[in-house]
Amino acid sequence: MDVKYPLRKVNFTFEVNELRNRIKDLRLVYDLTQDELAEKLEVSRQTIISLEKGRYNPSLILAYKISRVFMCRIEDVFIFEEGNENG
Amino acid sequence: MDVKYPLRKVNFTFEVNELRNRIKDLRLVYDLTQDELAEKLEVSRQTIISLEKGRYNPSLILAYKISRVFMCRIEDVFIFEEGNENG
DNA sequence: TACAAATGTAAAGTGTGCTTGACATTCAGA
DNA sequence: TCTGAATGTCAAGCACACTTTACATTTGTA
Repeated sequence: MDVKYPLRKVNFTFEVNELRNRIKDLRLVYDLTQDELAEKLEVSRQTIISLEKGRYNPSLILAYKISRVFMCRIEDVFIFEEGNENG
Repeated sequence: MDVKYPLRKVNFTFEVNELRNRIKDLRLVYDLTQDELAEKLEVSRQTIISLEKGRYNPSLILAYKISRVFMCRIEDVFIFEEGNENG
């Protein structure tokens, strides 16, 4: 990336209050079982269950791999419920 | 999401061999110090240093917050070097 | 009914993302 | 020079993403 001029500073901070996802829906669209999806992603079936239940904030690489299996972007799979300090 | 018909199964698995990012460049474009960026993201300065040096695979929420500070998408900040089993 | 496949829960263990604190190095400006 | 801001290293510790195993529940179907 070629940096010419600094832009003015952004004066926001961002909070992500909740992370939801469409993994279960997408998995059904693609006709995959939890086991099959786990195998494609090279994670355990427990990980799929926990993700589908929204139990945790996955690593970026795992999120990316999920989005690739479903042939879309990360933001199409994961929904970030957001608030910021200024509103 | 309204699931009507399952699509045919994808028969790929995905490997992410390397994760690079443009955080340092973007930080300079926005004229932020590591300290300032850390404060916006509510992480430590060490975390920024380690991220810029590519030392780890951040959580999805942190990756998302970074992309929002820089007003772009996750895939604009992070570069996934990819290979898959089928070639 | 009975069986198998798919989904789910529980619980203990491991690896790593991220923190904290202390200190070193670089570099621009007075 | 000297000083302070910015960047960097190192190391110990904690929280949680992810694994593994074992077993329970649901659901479709012969």
